[in-house]
Amino acid sequence: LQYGAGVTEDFAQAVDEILGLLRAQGRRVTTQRRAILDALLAHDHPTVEVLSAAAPDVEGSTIYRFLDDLEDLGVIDHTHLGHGPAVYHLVADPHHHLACEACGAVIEIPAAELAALRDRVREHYGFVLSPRHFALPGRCVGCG
Amino acid sequence: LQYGAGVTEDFAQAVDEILGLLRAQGRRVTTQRRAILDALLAHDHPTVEVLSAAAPDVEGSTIYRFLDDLEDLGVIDHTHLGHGPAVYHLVADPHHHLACEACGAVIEIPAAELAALRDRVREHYGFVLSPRHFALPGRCVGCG
DNA sequence: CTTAGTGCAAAGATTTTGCAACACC
DNA sequence: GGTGTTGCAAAATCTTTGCACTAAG
Repeated sequence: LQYGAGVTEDFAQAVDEILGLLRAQGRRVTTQRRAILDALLAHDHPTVEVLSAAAPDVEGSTIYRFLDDLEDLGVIDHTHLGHGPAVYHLVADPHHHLACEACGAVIEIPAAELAALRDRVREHYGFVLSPRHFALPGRCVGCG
Repeated sequence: LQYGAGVTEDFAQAVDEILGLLRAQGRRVTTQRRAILDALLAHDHPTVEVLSAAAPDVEGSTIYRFLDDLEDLGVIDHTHLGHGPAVYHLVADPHHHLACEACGAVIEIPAAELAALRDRVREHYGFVLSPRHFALPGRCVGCG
């Protein structure tokens, strides 16, 4: 699976690919799930609130449940940027998040930036980092 | 301020030091605050729940409020280890946390381990990391 | 005796769950 | 039509807040 390669990628293809995954598992494709997927692919780091606004006819718990399903399928991940709600994004094109504690800005950095730390922590502590689950907090250039 | 230098440090001195800070600001020293401080210094990465159990006569919101005060004073920090409640610790002897997503184990690593990443992120993205606020999630050696 | 701090109760924010009704396959 | 899914309402979890009362200085 490779999504998000281009900036204005054709979402329809990615949606179909994910829907195909669902069908392959005997899961069902519903109006709500299409709407959630559309919203998910149309936004950058959507929260459930954003998805809910983008798919107003879908009840909140349905969104949470489907997002959980997508995580189980390995299609998406969620990340905690700060004290607020989690944000969701596609698993492909792995990256980390710098989250400004002052203005809320989110800066994406390539996964490679944490490679050295990951190797070191694995060697020294036997600990396998999966650091995408939490953002790295701090202050962006504008907030000093 | 330097606390936690030794493993079985005499807490009373640290408590008195912090109480002195409070008094110096015209703040008040109460039975509840003493109990919270004692609990805070006696535990490793206490949550509010742990502090509450250790200081059963202190109401929960009082604990939250006092912890906020201590953060404002720069005496403590809180860190989110995962999906659960925040944990609190003294600011001195800075360290980061590896939090096992499987078993909940918390491994402390020296702040120096993130120095290279911190420098790189500052240079390349103008972003000043304060990564103590969130733990680095992953899998500990036992949980593979 | 003045004002900071406390307890209580209630609300806020985010997420989860139970269950009857619904709709995809 | 059977079973996976949804909506609704309620609850769970963690934290914050309003307010009258208490107690530290």
